[in-house]
Amino acid sequence: MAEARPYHHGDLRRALIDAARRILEAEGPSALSLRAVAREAGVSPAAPYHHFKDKTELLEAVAQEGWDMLDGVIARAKDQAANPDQALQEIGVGYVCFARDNPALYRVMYDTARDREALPEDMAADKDGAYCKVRDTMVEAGGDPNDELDLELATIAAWCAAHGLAEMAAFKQFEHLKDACGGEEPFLRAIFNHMGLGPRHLR
Amino acid sequence: MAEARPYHHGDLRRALIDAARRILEAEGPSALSLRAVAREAGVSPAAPYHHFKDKTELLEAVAQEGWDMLDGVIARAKDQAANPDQALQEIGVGYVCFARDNPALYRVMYDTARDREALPEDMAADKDGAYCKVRDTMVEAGGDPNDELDLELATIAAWCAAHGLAEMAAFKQFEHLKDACGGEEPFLRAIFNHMGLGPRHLR
DNA sequence: TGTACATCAGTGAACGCGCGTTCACTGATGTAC
DNA sequence: TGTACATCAGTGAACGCGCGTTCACTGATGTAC
Repeated sequence: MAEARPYHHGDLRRALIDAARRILEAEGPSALSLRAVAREAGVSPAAPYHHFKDKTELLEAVAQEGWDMLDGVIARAKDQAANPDQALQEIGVGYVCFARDNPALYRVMYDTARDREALPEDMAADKDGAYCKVRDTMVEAGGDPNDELDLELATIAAWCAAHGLAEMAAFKQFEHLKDACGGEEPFLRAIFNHMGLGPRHLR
Repeated sequence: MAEARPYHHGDLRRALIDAARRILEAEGPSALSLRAVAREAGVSPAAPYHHFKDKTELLEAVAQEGWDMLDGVIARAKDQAANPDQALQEIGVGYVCFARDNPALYRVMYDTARDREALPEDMAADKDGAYCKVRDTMVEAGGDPNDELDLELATIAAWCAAHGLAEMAAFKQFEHLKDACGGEEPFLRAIFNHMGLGPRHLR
């Protein structure tokens, strides 16, 4: 499990992030204290301070890992889609499923982002990042590559749509609708269709 | 300020909820402890227990007040719109502006909902509530009143869209886009247009 | 190869803090006669 | 109208708790000679 760094103990930094994720998914964000992470990793409460300046820095590392995972999910969704319109919907479904499968991590990702009032490291600048993948897909689906403003707006609209759905999908209220649609994924697709994301999309 | 109940002291229940809202908007959700609320209201830490079973019950009362305010915002937005398509967009803009103006309250509303895994008291059942207002507007805008499933999905899609945008609009990253659109409201309208909510909407 | 030393990851005890909640109480209000 | 009593909203001290962080320390690793 540990990587290359056999310093003193194994790779405690890695172990701490893993421990944080375990706590997060088992007990939720409110249980994520520095002390709990140290306990879960089997070290003293002071040990984490050799790897992270403070609690915030640990949380940010955890969140960053979440964003990296989400990048991967979106890249795979895009690659597997048959055409650009479908890709937009597949990305959306992948996004929501990521949030469903990692609800506490997803929450920490946006919580730390909100504390900084900015999404991680200028998403638009990371050419391989999820944001750019969505924007590229918008162009492929017929968006005007020269109308940069419109392109940004369309990308943000899609992102907001997926985020809103990701947060809502957790509510029990919608269970009967999921059943009526024939499962969760068909439900998600139906909602995305209503938002103009899917086969025969474009504005 | 106090209402009819001149019991022992004034209307402490009311005063506690007001105090909670003041703390919320001044210092954010993380500062909202029972003790802080009592302090802000000028009573001892034990006093709130005569009006709320525990901290959760106070939070739920605060959240409920938020939902009531949001109901009002949406009702007004709908009433003032010239036609149903425009109403959908006005409701969306009103929703996002409510979240922008009451960010911490908005957060508490969804946090307490998430803890129960359900939005407040079956929104769909409250005929005067915001959810039904949106669904009615969907019908007025040309939705098929007999296709109940589709109607629910369209309403949820709109709700998710607004929620997603409400959460995103807080990020600094989008400031330059707001400027490019000529202000925050035009920016919101542009996004809603991309989501199919606005003049010439319908599915 | 062996010894002296610097480095630094991890320890464990302690700090001060604010929290939610409980408890026996006090004292003003409202009610019965 | 006056007195005795029940009610109950508010007090203030105390409980036990887990938190983030600091501190002087220890002891294994890696490096210089």
